[in-house]
Amino acid sequence: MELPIYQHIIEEIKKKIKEGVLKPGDAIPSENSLCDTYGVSRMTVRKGLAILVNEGYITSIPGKGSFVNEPDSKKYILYYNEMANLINTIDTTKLIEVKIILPTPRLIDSLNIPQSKKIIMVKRIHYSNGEAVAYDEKYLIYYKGMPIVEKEIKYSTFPEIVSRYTSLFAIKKELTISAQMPDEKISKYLSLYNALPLLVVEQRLFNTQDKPIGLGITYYRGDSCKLSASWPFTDME
Amino acid sequence: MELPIYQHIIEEIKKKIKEGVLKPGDAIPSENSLCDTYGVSRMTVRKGLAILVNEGYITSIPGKGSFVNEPDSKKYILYYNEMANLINTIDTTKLIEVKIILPTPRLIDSLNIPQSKKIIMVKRIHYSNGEAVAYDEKYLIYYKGMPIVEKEIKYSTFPEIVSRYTSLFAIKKELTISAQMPDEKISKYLSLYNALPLLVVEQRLFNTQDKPIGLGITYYRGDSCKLSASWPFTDME
DNA sequence: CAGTGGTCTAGACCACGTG
DNA sequence: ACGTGGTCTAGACCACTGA
Repeated sequence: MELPIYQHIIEEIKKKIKEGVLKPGDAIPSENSLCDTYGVSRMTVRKGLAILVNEGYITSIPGKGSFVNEPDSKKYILYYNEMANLINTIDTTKLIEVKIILPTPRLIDSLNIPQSKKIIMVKRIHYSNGEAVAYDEKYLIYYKGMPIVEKEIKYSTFPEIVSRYTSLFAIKKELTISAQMPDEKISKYLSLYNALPLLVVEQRLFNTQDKPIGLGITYYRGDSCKLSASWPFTDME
Repeated sequence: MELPIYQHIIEEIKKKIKEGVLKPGDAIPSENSLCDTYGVSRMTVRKGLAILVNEGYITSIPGKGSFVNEPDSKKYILYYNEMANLINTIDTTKLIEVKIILPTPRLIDSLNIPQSKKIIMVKRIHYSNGEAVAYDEKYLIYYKGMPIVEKEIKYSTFPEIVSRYTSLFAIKKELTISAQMPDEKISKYLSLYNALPLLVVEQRLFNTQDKPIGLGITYYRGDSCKLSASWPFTDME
């Protein structure tokens, strides 16, 4: 064992939790008693506990102690990349339209903007092995000096487009995933002739003040898109 | 400012990253120089940097320094609860079938088990406001002594069922999300008479040794289920 | 009051990467 | 050889909790 001491401590506690020796709600030994049992200084113990807190295993309460958490069985990490999913990777993209428009009522509502604000609209069709597999529409609030370079827009994901002029760390993102039937327009774009459902991913971007800055909707052929999510996201050895 | 010093340091660095003063790939000042600029001890600086590392803002490389990360624009946190989503909450559940079966070829493949292994199969229909909105099938590898209590199965999510006999911290989970058309059986269960797509969520559970222990497939009416995901997951002030 | 976790210090030694 | 981050110590003071 040449692991750092704190790793050692972490693993022993994790093991007890996973085996059920320590159950949700149980107190784990106090920092000082852990110092004694491992013969280390308090900062070392605390380093280990901090990581367990961070990974969601325990919670520390000042004045009381540290306790095993109720695991949050509802959280998963989702990998979403507009251009690649479990079934397909998009190899070609056709720009149908890039235009500066005034917002439709839906956009005014959805982006929470005045009617006079200009919007960049982008419509694209994505292909995989020569077949149209997705159609997307993006709406981005226009600001003066915003560079709009067709070549850059064409092959970029929504966050990539936005990152041309803002740090991605300053952006919040929300996805909504649903299943829908295609309307006529989308059926045409994707050459769908029989009943084929769509996997629809709606992507909203916000700035640090929670003001909407963009909306993107991507319509995937149901038979050519699967999304995947997993847990846990830490210790994925 | 009565914030801890390390929080102060964190926020100043975060601010610089969000404003673009520090860009991905840039080095942040060394720990010792941060000690000087803030007039604090090294452990305090390190505490702050550790959090920035943890939140994905920076990466520290021994012998070199700490650097601003390329933000991973593909990760989202997905909240998935079989019983509740953006549109509906399931209020009633009907158990159609609970049975111990031998695995079908698909299950043998999917759960990676011998043909002789017994499987618990559960089929349920979920209702919201009196309407059937989802149908699900669950397959769980049976072990001796596993309690099967109908009442407990009826209203439980898949992870909850499993948590009766294993710590949830010892389980890995994977979701696959897709859009499909219902087959006849599901159309009947959900009383679907016109073309309505399904949002299908496949859930796989694994133990700590990455051996599959369960498979669940939930079929939601497309018009009554939306999933949501977001980023970032930390600092959601 | 004693015990808990939260913050912080001023040192130390190590392994690593670069000149 | 020097600077970097990684680990660790042996103290300290604080605010909080519970008996």
